[in-house]
Amino acid sequence: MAQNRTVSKATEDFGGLRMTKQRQAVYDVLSDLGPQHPTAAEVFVTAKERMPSISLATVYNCLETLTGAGAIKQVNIDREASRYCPNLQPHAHFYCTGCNQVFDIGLERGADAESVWSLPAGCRVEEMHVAMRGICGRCPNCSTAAKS
Amino acid sequence: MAQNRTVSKATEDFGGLRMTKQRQAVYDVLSDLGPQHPTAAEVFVTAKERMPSISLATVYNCLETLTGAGAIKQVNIDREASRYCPNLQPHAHFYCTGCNQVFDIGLERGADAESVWSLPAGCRVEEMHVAMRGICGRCPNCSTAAKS
DNA sequence: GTGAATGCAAAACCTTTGCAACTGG
DNA sequence: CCAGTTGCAAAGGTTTTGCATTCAC
Repeated sequence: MAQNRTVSKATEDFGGLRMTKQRQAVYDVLSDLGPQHPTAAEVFVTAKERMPSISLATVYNCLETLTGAGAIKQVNIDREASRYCPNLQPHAHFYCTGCNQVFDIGLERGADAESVWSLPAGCRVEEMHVAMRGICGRCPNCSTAAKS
Repeated sequence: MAQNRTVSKATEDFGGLRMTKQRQAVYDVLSDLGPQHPTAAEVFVTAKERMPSISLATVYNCLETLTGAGAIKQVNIDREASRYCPNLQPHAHFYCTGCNQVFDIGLERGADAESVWSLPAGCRVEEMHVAMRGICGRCPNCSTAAKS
């Protein structure tokens, strides 16, 4: 995503948001690190390599603005530092306690995440966050743990 | 567990946990305030009314211990202060942005929250957290907002 | 040109920790 | 009795804020 740049990904338009160099840089970093679900601090490190003058406060600022504009998503797992994610499809997050990685989990074909919940009439859901913890079973660490 | 107790709720047994007055008090407060999903600070206020010597650190301590013992659940919504919940049934949380209240949402009869997600083979889910934001439509505030 | 965004440092917020005193089993 | 728990205050990590400077439109 954003990787297969047939054209350039530079200067995207996020609904009339003033596109500063910093916002663009933060968005680009997040596109590049996407699957890693970086924290603000991690985005800051990579952004600073590309734009040494950028500050941590600005990274927080940009991440908040981009989240508000719907360009990225904020991922909160327990009380750990927020992570950020450029994947806009509806998806859940799986946090592996074996390897400390976060994976995106898609919906089953045709499934609807809301419909399993018994929502009272009149109640309108605007946002839904689904997070799971467990063992991913992919890495050596985890494939051992998964056997038990 | 500990829920279907026809008799008094006093002095419950949480799997060999040393039951101090403070732990009991914190658990009792949470049972009483249950549906309000209080924060640690809110539990502290009520606990202090009943036991003036209790400290905030102890409330945090007890909440963590009780969570670890599976007697209560921690509820994290965005980056706000953690809330706590004595409902041990599988359920989601609905945070109403109109009235700032948190509601428990049960599963539809026979439904399974995990099965809508396309989990990779070998991956084992140990915990799942589902949170929604929106308008509950119950309070005056919200019933107006819900019409729009 | 001008309102909005940046960078810096300091503050805010929630939560955890160190340690001496205490207590439940 | 004594490991585990408490209460207090101080520290911790993450995020936000105030303000002068700079920038995108």
